[in-house]
Amino acid sequence: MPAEPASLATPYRTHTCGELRTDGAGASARLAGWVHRRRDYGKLIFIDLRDRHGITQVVVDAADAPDAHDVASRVRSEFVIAVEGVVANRQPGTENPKLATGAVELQARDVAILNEAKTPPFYVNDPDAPIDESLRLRYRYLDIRREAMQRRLLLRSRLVQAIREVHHATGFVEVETPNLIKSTPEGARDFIVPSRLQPGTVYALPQSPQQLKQLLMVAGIDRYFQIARCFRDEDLRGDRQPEFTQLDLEMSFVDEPTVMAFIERMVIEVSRATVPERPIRQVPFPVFRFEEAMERFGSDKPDLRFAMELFDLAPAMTADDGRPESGFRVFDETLANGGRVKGITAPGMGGATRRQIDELTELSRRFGARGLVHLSVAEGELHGPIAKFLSVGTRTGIRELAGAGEGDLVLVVADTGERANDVLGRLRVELGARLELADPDELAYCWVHRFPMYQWDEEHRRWDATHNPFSGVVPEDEPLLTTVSGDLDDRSPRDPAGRARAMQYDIVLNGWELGGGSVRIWRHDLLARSFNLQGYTLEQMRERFGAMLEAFEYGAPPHGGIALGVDRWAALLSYQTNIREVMAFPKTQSGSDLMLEAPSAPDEEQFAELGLRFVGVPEKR
RNA sequence: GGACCCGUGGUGUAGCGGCCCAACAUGCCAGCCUGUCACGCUGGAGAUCGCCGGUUCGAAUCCGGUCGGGUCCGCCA
Repeated sequence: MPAEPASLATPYRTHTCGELRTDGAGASARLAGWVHRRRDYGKLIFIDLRDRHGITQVVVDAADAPDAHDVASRVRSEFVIAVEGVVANRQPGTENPKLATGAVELQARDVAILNEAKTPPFYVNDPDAPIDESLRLRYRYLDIRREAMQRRLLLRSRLVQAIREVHHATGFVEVETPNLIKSTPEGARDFIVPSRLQPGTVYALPQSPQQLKQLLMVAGIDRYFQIARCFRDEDLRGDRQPEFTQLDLEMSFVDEPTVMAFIERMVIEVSRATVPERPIRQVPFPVFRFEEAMERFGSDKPDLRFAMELFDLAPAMTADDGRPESGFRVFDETLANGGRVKGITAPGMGGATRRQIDELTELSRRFGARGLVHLSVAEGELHGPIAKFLSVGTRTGIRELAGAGEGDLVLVVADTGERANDVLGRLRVELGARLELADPDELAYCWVHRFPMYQWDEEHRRWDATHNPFSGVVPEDEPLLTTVSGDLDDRSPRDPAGRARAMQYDIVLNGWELGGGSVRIWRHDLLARSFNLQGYTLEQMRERFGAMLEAFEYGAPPHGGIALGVDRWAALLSYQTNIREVMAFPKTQSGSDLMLEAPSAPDEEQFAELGLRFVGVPEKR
């Protein structure tokens, strides 16, 4: 990363507050910044002067500079002041090793108050003080003055800079795409912007530049990227905001391994440039098929910083003739009905209290399990409420399959395969956190790919794209893009299409989905077939993807790409799990901007001009 | 759409039927102090306990509603 510009001097300052060192001793200097703290000894006043570059101690001595001392005694926290003086080495024994500038101080000759400040509503100068988040959001400009926010926004700036550098160095073209576009079918609700020039019509804000970047591929921009703002009108979470930032990229003439290889190299370079001190757990990144990830980790975004894999207990419960014979009816019936009995081992949790077990059981219920069986290993035997029902063979088998040793706790879920994996996967995350199994510094990237192409939507009797409606199909599965009857409008859950796998890949970091992409359907005929399976009629296809379908008739190159969540990436690189911590001005869970007080009631004139009026709104604020 | 948690001087917390016209820390204001760096010492101001209603002889405290914030499920890539 290049160093900061050599000089940030301005008419108000010769140096920043993080710059002065002993080699400058004896020289005059002028600093400007905010009053971080003031220590008043009557005839002697210390002021810690702060800007985003650091803190420098200013000394104002009434004997040397009576006028400056007079001004300094009126100064308060967060006042903006300028100080002119002499850089001096501190007296031996009074250096402050906590400050980068701690060996020197500025002996003031002149102090000027540039602007006074009200007493702030919370501590700007205490990095550890807990503050209610709504207060921080309301006074975000003060919150951002605080060290932690400065650090995170700086990291984010470095991240975006590194992203741009890698792409520019690799032949990518940065292209901006419009924010006023047409609704695209990506599952989420659109934000709508009414048109004044064409009353009665609306634009949609992009959920992502998906279609536009594919059109850029048709346009011959063979490597495109953009740091793009995206909008989705869905309920918020710690990792979801209504507007967020994606690194969006697309490449032409590529197959799946080629795009993944580029992205992987880019991600590694960007990570190393942004947080060189954090180790990347494994390079090249591990690659899991979707099925495998679900089977082993119960998640399509596994946290690989710790193992604790799921295991299948059926082998310990099956007789030679294939019939289940664990001795515990719930297990046997589940297996007999085609379900799965799977488990996870929590190392060292064998001594868990009743209360802890109850909590885990309650969690499992919330995750959708009917129950949770727990077995602890003590003195070489399995213990637990249902241990007595289990046959000797099953008990031995469980211990082996679970890899459970003395003092471990084995948690078992019997359910459909899908649900058992899901519940255990969530338990794995929960246990990993409770047992602090993950190294917080480590960056564990991995790939998950080969997702099923479609999911059956019983209500609409159609095949929904699991990820992106433009994802391509794995070449050998191409013949599966059809229905039982061969008529694409006569769809059923038994269609071959249900078995088709997509050339879709997600990149995962520490248990979070960082991004997802695919090699696209670039052939016109396949695209039409896929849309058809997704239940779009010809008219709907023309209405919604007219430009794209048409463009694909003019020579679309094979292409693929990805979109990465920049907010999530910046958050994880900053040890945060809440993207609000890396956004300058985020919104609350109910979508409010507490600082600007948005959203707000519309201006009647604006509404009239657009031919709009609220109907059936409960009550205006 | 649903479940749960939180709301008390500027800030962070304590108090959870009467001991509370509310306690502690910090901040704020005033005074003193020439080597501090979370300076120290002395004194002072500052809260109708988010809001509305109910229960009760009595409510910060219990109940209902409402508003705001958060976590999670649904939703969302």
